[in-house]
Amino acid sequence: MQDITASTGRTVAIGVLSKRTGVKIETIRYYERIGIMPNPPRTEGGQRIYGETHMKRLTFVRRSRELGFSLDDVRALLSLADGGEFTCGEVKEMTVAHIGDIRRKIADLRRMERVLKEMASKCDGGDVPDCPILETLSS
Amino acid sequence: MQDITASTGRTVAIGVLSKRTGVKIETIRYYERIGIMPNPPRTEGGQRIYGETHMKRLTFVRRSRELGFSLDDVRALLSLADGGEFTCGEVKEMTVAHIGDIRRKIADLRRMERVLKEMASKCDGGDVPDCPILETLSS
DNA sequence: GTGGACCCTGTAGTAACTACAGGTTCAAGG
DNA sequence: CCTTGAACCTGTAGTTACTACAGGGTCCAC
Repeated sequence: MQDITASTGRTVAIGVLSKRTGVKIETIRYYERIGIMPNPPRTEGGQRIYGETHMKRLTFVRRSRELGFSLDDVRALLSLADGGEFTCGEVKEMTVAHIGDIRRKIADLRRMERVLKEMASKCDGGDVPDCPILETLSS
Repeated sequence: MQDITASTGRTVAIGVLSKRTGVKIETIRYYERIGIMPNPPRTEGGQRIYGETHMKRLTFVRRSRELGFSLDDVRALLSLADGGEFTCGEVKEMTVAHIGDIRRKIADLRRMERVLKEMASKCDGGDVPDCPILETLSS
């Protein structure tokens, strides 16, 4: 109950939405431009007004992005969630494919790390003009 | 003679350089534009001519990129190597910093993988309209 | 001398934001 | 009611490291 404004505020401006979700203002507007967030209603003066549904959707987007889904993936996940007609299987398929991507990335990075570590270990870091790291990179 | 130039020739056209180094033609021209590769001499007709030094430099760039160095890093490494005045310590410092970056990336990806795996395991992938993955993403 | 492989420049597109510039609106204090 | 300053607006351009054309020109083997 400490966040009365957070749980009961009916409508908020973009700055508040930004702070609550941890998504920057520019990014929110960007999401709107590319169709990931809907066009919100506006005040008479033209400023955006957000409600609970916007909060939920933006949180979904942020969580998905944090887990490494691309915006195209997020779009797909959202339309599955929106549709009501989605099958759990499709969602799982995307997730499993994404896990595969991530594992490939990890494998790539570990390969890099291994080579770099080896290179660095050959180099004592002295003031000499003959560097085993540069030599390795040249070969 | 053309085939000989392909394997041991003194000067080559961009296509040959590309094939020997595994760097695409467009990328080579891009490297030139941003100053990572020098402006090569040209034929009368204006086509680029490359020699051994270009080959070496481009190989260096490719190896560095494969190890995940940014182009800015590559630029720095090249200028250290070019200078002759470099110290081994500077090179090692960059390498160690880069290893740190890579480890952070691996840690991030592993965190993602763990959460995704957990999400996926809660989902039997059936045809039901109630997906634990989407639920997790919303929270 | 010609055909086709190769090369040229310049521009625009990609992902996912981020950073302004230059202007408008809102709400609170006086 | 009026002012002020924070917050908001649109639109554009920059970031990384390429990649993909379009619409031409060059090279050289036959």
